[in-house]
Amino acid sequence: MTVENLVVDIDSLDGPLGHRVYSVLRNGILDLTFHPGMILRKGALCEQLGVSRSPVAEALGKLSSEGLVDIIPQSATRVSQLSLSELREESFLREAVEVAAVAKVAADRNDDQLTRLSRNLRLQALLAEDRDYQGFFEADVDFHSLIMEFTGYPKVAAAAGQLSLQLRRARILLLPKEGRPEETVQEHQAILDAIRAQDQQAARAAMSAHLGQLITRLTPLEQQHPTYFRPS
Amino acid sequence: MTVENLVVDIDSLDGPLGHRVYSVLRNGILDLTFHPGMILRKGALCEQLGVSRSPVAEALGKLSSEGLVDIIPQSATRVSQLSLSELREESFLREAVEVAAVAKVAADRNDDQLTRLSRNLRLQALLAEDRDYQGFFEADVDFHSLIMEFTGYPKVAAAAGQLSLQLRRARILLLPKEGRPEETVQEHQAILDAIRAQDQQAARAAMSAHLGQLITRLTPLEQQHPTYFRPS
DNA sequence: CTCCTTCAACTGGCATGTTAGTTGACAGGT
DNA sequence: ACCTGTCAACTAACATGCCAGTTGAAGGAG
Repeated sequence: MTVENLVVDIDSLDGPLGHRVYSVLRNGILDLTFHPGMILRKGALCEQLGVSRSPVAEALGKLSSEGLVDIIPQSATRVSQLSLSELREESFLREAVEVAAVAKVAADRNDDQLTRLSRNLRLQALLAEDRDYQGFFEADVDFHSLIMEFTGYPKVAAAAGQLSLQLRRARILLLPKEGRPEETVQEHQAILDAIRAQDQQAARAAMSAHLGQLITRLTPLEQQHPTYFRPS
Repeated sequence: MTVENLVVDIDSLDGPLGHRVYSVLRNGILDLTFHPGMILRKGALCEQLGVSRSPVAEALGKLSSEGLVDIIPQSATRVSQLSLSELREESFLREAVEVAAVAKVAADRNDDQLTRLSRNLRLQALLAEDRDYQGFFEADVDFHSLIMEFTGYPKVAAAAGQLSLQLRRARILLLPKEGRPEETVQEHQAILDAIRAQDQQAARAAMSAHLGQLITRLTPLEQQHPTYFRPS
């Protein structure tokens, strides 16, 4: 395992050094370049990133408070492992926030918002047809972000993302065999229809049903990637 | 302004020094000992707490990522100010989570949980009668914490607290003139009744109505404490 | 009197030396 | 062969020195 590729990134960003290190590590953890359970050696990170221990320590501290790394006092720092119970909690929280968001958007939506959602949905259909799973994944994320953005509460999307960091890592694991983009598009379509009809109840129900799919598909992962999960 | 009183606290806690400093500062900010907008001088904090700059910097970094302090690079660190728009966002998020929680609890509740909620509610009635606003405030917080605890998701209560840190500070401002504990008790009673009846819709509605009260009572604060609010 | 320039003092950010605690392996005894 | 006590190497945590950017006040020009 090497992180030589990250050395390039480090000075292509701006802002305080500590924050750049934080971003690099965070991205690496979220896209599983640093896999769950991996031990992070401060000394090695300093050397490979070409910075001193202060910004690295600061970055690891923030990641720890986000739950992305576990710091064992005086001993070691490791990328936090996944756990089904934690994924279920995050799923619950994410559903709570997104259901509330879609209800508000259904009540307040304007034509421009409908247009942007509709455009994103057509893009999803195209990507699904082309079997471009990576692109589809991003369009999917965008769809949900758009809805939260349309609440008029700028921090809501960020908060929802913060609440479901583990979920985001777990989703990467089932990316290759996505396999059900068509169903996803239909579920998204149902959500958009409810928003267009300004039917709050239907919007809640559609979003809830859609998000409920994820946790069932996540359950088998614990067997498929046992080393990525916290021993229970 | 002095923080001499905190010097006693610092070694009465345990764990890493950085985390102790973090706790002390966090508590001070949340109970408005450090009022919104106040400038925090790293050097002064180090001297008064009797520690070096490393743990203080670490603590301020975490507080910054929580939004409790604003760090102006190369210049100053200040306790973050309140803003009505931010309070509205947090109110929205808090309502989303607590409404989802109460619906789940209404579905799953057992007798022991009903007993504990009922006991807390009787305590609230007593404290309201005695005009013990401080005690009532704590019982109120406990009531909501109990519901979130009963979801079976241990992190939900913590997440909800994390999402509404500004809200928590703002509530302190209207503590002295609480004035409506009786209405609050009745709203709590309605929530408990819905939980007992396992009526999810009623539970959602009761919780939503209850939490909706807060933001209207918060609105006048911007005039009453202009220095605590971000200039808009 | 007002505005601009300059400079000194202060701040946060970073690097690095030092300390204390944990861990795992090795050696010695059972 | 196995258990146990000891020790060496490693880690995170802390202290401190240094630097660069910001700010605000003082002084000079208009």
